[in-house]
Amino acid sequence: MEDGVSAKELREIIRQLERKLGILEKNEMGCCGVSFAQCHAIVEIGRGKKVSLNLLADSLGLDSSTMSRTVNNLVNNGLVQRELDPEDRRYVTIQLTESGKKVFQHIEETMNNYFLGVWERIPTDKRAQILESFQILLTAFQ
Amino acid sequence: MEDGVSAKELREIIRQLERKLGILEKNEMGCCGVSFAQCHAIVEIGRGKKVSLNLLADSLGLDSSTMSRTVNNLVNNGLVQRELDPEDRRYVTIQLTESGKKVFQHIEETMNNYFLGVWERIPTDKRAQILESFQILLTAFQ
DNA sequence: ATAAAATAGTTGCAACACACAACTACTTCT
DNA sequence: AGAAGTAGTTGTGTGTTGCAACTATTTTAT
Repeated sequence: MEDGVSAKELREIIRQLERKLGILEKNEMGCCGVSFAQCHAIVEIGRGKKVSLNLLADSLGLDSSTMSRTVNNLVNNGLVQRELDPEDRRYVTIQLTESGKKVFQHIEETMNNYFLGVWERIPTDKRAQILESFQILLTAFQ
Repeated sequence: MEDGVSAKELREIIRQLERKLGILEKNEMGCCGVSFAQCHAIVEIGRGKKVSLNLLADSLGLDSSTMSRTVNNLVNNGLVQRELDPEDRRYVTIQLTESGKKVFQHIEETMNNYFLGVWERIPTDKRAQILESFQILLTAFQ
């Protein structure tokens, strides 16, 4: 049962990573003045430029009602714009306002900086291996 | 700026992993009949056998007030026992009841099984590398 | 063409998760 | 003995979430 032991090791190490990431996100949050869920939504909207509500909900794994409210808060904060799609008026198109874009860029920058720091703390000869390992693991999660 | 590109790659891949893990946890939850926070607490209590509230709160990165309430719910569900420490009566010792232990074992089993499955889907010659990579990354997060 | 089914989104509801601040009850330090 | 410190609980407010019921619109089937 050697495999069982190693699998537990894998579980444990992922658990530790999860915790670190949790702390990271918690710290991240304070900075941009938006809540956790809002922060995620902004990143997702910013990347897609223009998205519908359900697409957004799917990509974040949330119920569309939850998404609707989160977007609503973002609209109230002036970070996001919601418009009816003239093609099919059931849809709304969601996109960042100017101040939304600023927040988005700020998040992106901070995150990229943070990861650059992490990257630089990884020994040079191990870097490629780490990226490869994550790829493999991702597919193993299927 | 090659490093910047790779660091972004790292960020992206971790993001993807986070999402997978999130989905995993969500599925996990339903099974044991306890909430997300409760599930985490049970695992932590089960591992430590006997812990104080603040220790528990620290290990999960939560405020002690939050922890107090979560434990309270677990006590109400009959999964956890709370006793005054006779040595120092400021402390409470928290431990699993018999049914709590059952839930704990069930969670452990399910998780270990899941990770065994993941482990087996990793090519044999890549396994050691993956564990090593995670270790390195963990320290790089510092 | 029109009624029925499907789809996108919103709102009412109820529960959970969480932190800060103020509190009680103990213990330790001086 | 009194002051300071520590463990835990409770009050309060915010944010997150999903389900179910609803409206508005478009597509499909008769």
